[in-house]
Amino acid sequence: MTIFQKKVYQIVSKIPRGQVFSYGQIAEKLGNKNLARAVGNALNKNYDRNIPCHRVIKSNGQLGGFNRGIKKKALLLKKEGVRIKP
DNA sequence: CTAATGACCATTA
DNA sequence: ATAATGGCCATTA
Repeated sequence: MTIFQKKVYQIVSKIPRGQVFSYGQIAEKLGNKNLARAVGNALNKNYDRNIPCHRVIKSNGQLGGFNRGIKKKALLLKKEGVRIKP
């Protein structure tokens, strides 16, 4: 567990229900927009189910690679209002 | 230390 | 619309 991961973990776990953030947004919150890649990497390594990784999407609105079984959750999110590619 | 990888992003063709 | 390219960052080998 690294500092960067902790930050990502914190931010991602603070994502409100029905709200989604893109890696770029999280990276921006971290201070640098370019951290998007590292953010994804952190989540990948972290592999925590306590954090709603499914609420983290790409900047173009598409779901990321967190397709581990969150399909239903992703669908639920969609119902919430997370429209993909309007 | 260097090099390589990745759940990315924006630009360009 | 898709495909390819360059760029940045953190982690790992």
